[in-house]
Amino acid sequence: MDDLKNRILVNTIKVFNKKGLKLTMDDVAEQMGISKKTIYKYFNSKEEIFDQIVDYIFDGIKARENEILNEEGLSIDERTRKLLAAFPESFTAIDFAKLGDLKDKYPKIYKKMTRRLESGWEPTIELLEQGRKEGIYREDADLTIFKIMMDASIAKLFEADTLKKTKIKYVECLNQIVDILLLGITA
Amino acid sequence: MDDLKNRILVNTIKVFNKKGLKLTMDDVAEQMGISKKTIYKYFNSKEEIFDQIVDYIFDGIKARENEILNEEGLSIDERTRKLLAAFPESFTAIDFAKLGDLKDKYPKIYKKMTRRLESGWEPTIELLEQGRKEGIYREDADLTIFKIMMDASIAKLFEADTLKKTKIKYVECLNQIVDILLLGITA
DNA sequence: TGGAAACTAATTTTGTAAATTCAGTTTCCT
DNA sequence: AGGAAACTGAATTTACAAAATTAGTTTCCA
Repeated sequence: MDDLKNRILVNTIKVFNKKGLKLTMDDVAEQMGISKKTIYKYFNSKEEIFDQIVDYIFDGIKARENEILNEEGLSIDERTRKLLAAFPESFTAIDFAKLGDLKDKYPKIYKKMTRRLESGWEPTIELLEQGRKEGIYREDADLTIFKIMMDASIAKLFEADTLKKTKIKYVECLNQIVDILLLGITA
Repeated sequence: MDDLKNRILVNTIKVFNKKGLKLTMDDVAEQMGISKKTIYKYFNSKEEIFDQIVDYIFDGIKARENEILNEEGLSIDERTRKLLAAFPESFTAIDFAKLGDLKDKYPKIYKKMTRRLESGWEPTIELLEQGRKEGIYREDADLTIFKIMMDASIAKLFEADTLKKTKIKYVECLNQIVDILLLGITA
């Protein structure tokens, strides 16, 4: 069964959220109640697992994006709103803040991640630009700035202590952020 | 002349922006063309200099804030806009990103800084709340979220590479950010 | 009074050898 | 086929002493 491969990915994410990058393959094996031997039947190395975790996560986001892009009967604004929320929602499953640690030990994987992080914005930017042409969004609001603000706000939201201070739930915060930003560029 | 004391503060900031926290007192003395002896006539320790730098910067911000608060003939929205921009403008003089390094070596000073960073928001929040009562700003936009977004966006803007990517000048970015955020909570 | 330079005690950095941990493999067993 | 456990070489962490740096003081001199 090849779904064991997926189970390994999912469980590695689980352990990663607890122990961060310093998780060991023994940790993962123990968590799953299988032996390392089995893990190494499906993966050639620890690095390969992390590499595929990145794909696993971003493929999921991509799929969700396409779902939204193909959903019928949505106004541009509704579609943009959903698209903007889709991405951070996917990151509730993995400890986003800890992912930055990849930079030192696995620079290749980190680079892949930032690349996908970047390209993930393309459909949204496209939609925003379409919205501008149709007069929904202001022409004089810079979309790069918009992107910086969205990125920064979400990253801040992921920081351990930020959410605790607000007493608001994560998804609620997310909606507020998207609200403010979209209204902020509305014509 | 007591303005030598101020010159020492200003020049220490200059050296700090170049060399970061690892600046030496010899660096500062050399930069000013005076001897360490003179520096230690005005300050008891290096730590005391950093301590007073924090006060120096934040007193400046406070003064600018009061200026804006006492300025006549401004609408609430204009006043808020100016107030929101005042703070980050003051930080063009010092390398804000490097200030975080204080945390490890001078936790007391770092704490003072975060405290003043926090209390610096009070007049703005007050103004925003007044704006809500007068129906200028939406009641359903959470001001904590607003603050998180402003903080995060500015911090991101200070990051070394962010500005380079945009090709827009710092002050221009700042205005865009304030624009989007304020319009985003406008009723 | 204040600069230049030397001085000291404390701190920080550097080098490195020993100890530990861990990725990946192998053996043995069911 | 796959679990339990032992194994190995490489990498990482720890410990600590030697070396270098630097805060703050002192001396001498203009």
